[in-house]
Amino acid sequence: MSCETETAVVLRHAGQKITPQRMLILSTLRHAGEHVTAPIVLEAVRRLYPYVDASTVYRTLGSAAELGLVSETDMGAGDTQFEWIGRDRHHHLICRSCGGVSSLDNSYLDSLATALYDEQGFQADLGHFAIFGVCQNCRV
Amino acid sequence: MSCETETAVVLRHAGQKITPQRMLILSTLRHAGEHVTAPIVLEAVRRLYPYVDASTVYRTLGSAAELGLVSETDMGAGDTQFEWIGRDRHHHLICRSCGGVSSLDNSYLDSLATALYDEQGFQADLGHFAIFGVCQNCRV
DNA sequence: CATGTAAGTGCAACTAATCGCATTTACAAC
DNA sequence: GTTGTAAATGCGATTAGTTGCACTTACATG
Ligand SMILES: [Zn+2]
Ligand SMILES: [Zn+2]
Ligand SMILES: [Zn+2]
Ligand SMILES: [Zn+2]
Repeated sequence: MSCETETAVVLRHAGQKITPQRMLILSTLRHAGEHVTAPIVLEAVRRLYPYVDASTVYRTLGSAAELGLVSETDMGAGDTQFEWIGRDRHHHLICRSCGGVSSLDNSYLDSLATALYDEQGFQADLGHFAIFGVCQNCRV
Repeated sequence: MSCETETAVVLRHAGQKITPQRMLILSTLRHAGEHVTAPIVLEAVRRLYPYVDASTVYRTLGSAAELGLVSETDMGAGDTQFEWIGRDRHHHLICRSCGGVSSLDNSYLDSLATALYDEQGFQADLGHFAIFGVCQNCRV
């Protein structure tokens, strides 16, 4: 199954319509590297299909984030960063001193998810956190 | 020590200047309830001191967030929410189904902070997370 | 208290993001 | 295939947030 078909299955299963704009926006994000901004997605999409509106991009990315296909994270720069997620979750450690960004496996948050479920009855969706702090090199 | 004096001490200790704008902005946030937006802070500040610029509010809130005095969080509404934090940390559980927001004690994140420090050498600043998911009532 | 200077502010221009509404379109049902 | 309808899109207007730069001000130093 191609990745477009796979995405379409997820969308249809969530009761969303399969539109050319939506497929193009999500495909663009899927094949981009990590962490792109909405304006960059818009620009790429418009190269193939010029009359897509910015609001469509924001709405599509927002609803895909609710489905867990995509993450939507403030990484400390001015803009919100979007990233294709699919099934593999990860997070980031961001150093306030040197600005370095490293990835963190989702397993670090497993025990938190378990505690929230057991003690609060809350089924958490620990999508894609940006954890700020000071990295090993920058500590004195 | 009044809360203004206390804030001033923190600012000075961080090498920041004590300006009337900064004190007014932070005092406004401190005495607001939970979670206010930047435009609301701006409006309140301007009632007392009309010529404060929006960019000053954003810059002040942003730098106070880096000092840990203030949190800056996307709670799922359109706008970023700011909140006075000081020393007591907390987080929020937000239900994607009913929209309910509840508070979460910082102790839930203690073990994560410890693991990040011990295993990655990363001194995390687990300020004020918005954790999305489905609350107990909304689960089937 | 006068002076130097680095940080902070306001302004203006700009980009990012949201929202209401009229029109279009995917797709389910017949 | 035709039709009905709810969802999605585009557009325009508006709000939210950022940035560069000239000017101002807090405050350290003598
Ligand atoms: Zn990522
Ligand atoms: Zn670092
Ligand atoms: Zn809070
Ligand atoms: Zn709920």
